[in-house]
Amino acid sequence: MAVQRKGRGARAGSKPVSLEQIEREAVTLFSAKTYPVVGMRDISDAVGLLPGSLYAHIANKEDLLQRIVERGIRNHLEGLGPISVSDIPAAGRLRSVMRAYMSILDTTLEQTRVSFNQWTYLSPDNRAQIVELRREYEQVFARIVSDGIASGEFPSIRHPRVAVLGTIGILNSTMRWYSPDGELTSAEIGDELADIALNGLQR
Amino acid sequence: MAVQRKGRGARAGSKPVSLEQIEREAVTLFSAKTYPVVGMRDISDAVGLLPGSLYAHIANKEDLLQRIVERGIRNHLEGLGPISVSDIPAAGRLRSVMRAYMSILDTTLEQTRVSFNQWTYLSPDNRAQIVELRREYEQVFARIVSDGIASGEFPSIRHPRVAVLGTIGILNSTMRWYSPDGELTSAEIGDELADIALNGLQR
DNA sequence: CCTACCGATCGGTAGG
DNA sequence: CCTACCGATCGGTAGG
Repeated sequence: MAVQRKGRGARAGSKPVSLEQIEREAVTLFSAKTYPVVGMRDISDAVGLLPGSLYAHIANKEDLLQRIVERGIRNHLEGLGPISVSDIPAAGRLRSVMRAYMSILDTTLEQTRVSFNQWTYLSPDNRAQIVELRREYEQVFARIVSDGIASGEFPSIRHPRVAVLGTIGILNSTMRWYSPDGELTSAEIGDELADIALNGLQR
Repeated sequence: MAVQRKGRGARAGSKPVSLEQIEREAVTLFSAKTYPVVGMRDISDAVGLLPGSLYAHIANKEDLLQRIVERGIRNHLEGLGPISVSDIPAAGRLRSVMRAYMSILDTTLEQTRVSFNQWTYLSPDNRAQIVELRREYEQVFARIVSDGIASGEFPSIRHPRVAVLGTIGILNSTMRWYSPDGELTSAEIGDELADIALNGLQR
């Protein structure tokens, strides 16, 4: 008896759990409830293990967050980085980067939410690595903006850093309300936001 | 002996603590560390009480968050609402609202951070009240955008809701990096962001 | 507003 | 990967 007790543990016959599975469930839970509110027992339940068994796969809870955040930022960095250094005019690069952002968001919504919002829960050592990645990420946009200023494409910018952070900010704000099965596609949203950023509401 | 023990409690001679003081310290702590990570002992330490004594002033931890979030949103609502229904053209109203937002942010930075980001920790009943306030807040921007579309001032908007959420998003993103004693004033940032939103980077 | 305390839950571990 | 368990900390309360 007590063969199954509430779905906890008791994984008779099922294949061994992989680290990737644990990370996937953790992403979902962190995204929905935030890192400090998610217990190791929530994760082990979702994966079908007993709490202590998680430690056969990971070092500790924070290690799990670190992996998730790092991969999440790298996804965006690898998607946007190449575009930002391409040969076309800055305005075109910005539009392309904004579209690409929305496309990546579409396929990695939960991980993006965790990666961009919850790195603050990391302890100093781990956080330092993430801060460096975030710097690189900001550079993607900073390069386009400064190129556009130099080429005369963006003549109205008085404070480049505000333009950079504003552009990143308007993109990041979408992860609060975007849904892959909402009324608008990520491409439509990306284009609309690019229009606003480049031409403004008054056109 | 044990007259003071680490500053906890032992408030010999000091005036009684007020609810407002508790809320102020809680805002600072929630803003810096997030609601679930802040313990009642952190708050009682900051205020100079013993943990249990807090319950002479508040019903429970969540009640404290609820008060803070509600007041924080109302601050913005009362500041922006009147502007949004004024008589001037939509473009001018948008600029004015964006400036006002930055000005309110300047004086209520920590509370804004808590109010706009941490209402998600409220239980369903409390959260429902906040969601209603957030709806009103979104309406402030939705009205300006739809007026501007109707008047022909904002001819390029294909998806009004994206324009509304994008505008709110670019403003809210500033609370992640704005500092009252940074290089740029809130007025400078507000103007720069209004220029981008209205005219775009390409002007 | 303090004293003294409580049940629940947390992340994590030893030993197999 | 489970069994069995641990110390620490959490929000909150009774009684004054």
